[in-house]
Amino acid sequence: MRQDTRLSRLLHVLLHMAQTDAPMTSQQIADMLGSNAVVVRRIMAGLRDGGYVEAERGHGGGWRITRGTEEITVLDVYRSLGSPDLFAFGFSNPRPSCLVEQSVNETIAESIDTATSAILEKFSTLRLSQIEAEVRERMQKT
Amino acid sequence: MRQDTRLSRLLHVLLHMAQTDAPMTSQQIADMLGSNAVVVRRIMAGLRDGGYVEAERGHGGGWRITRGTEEITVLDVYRSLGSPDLFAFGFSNPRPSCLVEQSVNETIAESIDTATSAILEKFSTLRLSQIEAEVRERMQKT
DNA sequence: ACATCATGTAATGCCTAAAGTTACACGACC
DNA sequence: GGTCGTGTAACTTTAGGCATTACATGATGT
Repeated sequence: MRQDTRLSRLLHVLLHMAQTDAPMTSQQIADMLGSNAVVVRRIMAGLRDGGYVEAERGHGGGWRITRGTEEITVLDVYRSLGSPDLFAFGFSNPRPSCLVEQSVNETIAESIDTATSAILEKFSTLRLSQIEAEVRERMQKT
Repeated sequence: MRQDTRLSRLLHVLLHMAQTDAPMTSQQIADMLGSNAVVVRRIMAGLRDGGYVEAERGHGGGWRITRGTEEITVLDVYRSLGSPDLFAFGFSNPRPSCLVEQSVNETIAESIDTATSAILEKFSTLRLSQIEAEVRERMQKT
């Protein structure tokens, strides 16, 4: 399977929205991402429901970020996507009768749980403002 | 995408093979996994090439483990699958011109790299014998 | 009013990789 | 030589992200 790129796309979009007061249309965002306006609306829906962005219709409408970049963590964005699976691997049978398979499952589950906790912990400390700061550094190097 | 269950399946199979001297046929393994003999041969190919198992043809043939369970780590098994992607998420554009996207990519990549190192490190310390020991504990509880 | 612009959403098809299936070649043992 | 097993290639199925089309809804401008 291909990889899920929604998280990085949302972060990308949010940071651009934070750089301007004017609302951005789904089409503008789609052009930015090399994607499609409908896809944009789909992945933005969770952010809207979470109150991180607002969408206005009609002339001059579009998407606007409603919080400061220091108020939004990567975890917030991840959750607004519905907390999709982080890992590409797992076990097939969730409740096996075979004892061996049970142990294997537990071993795998432990590794996944530990890694998941670590990543989500990291996501919870990562704020959009930090990525913003890194962008500024990157601009100075140019 | 659905999840990749090959790693847990291989571990399951290897532990069963370690419990008997008689070779196991692909069909027997497939029945055990609720899968297909051809699929079994496919996922076992890497283990065979890595020298962890041997396959014999004809009457009385089948698969046999060629190493002790304390000599095989989960990392060995993972590698014999060709080290498939561990994570279900990533970024779409590997070399974006947009500075914001570059920073987002780096942020995501850092998280993935850190977590990957941690998991592979964990895999390298996990030996089949340890899972075996846990199976024995599980049997006593029954 | 009404045309235009924008979001909201359903429905459909595309793409990719694991998994399942079919078919057949090769080799070993009875 | 028949049977049992692995080794592979080729095709189908499946699931989810992604792209596209179509249409409804609402807000703005003339």
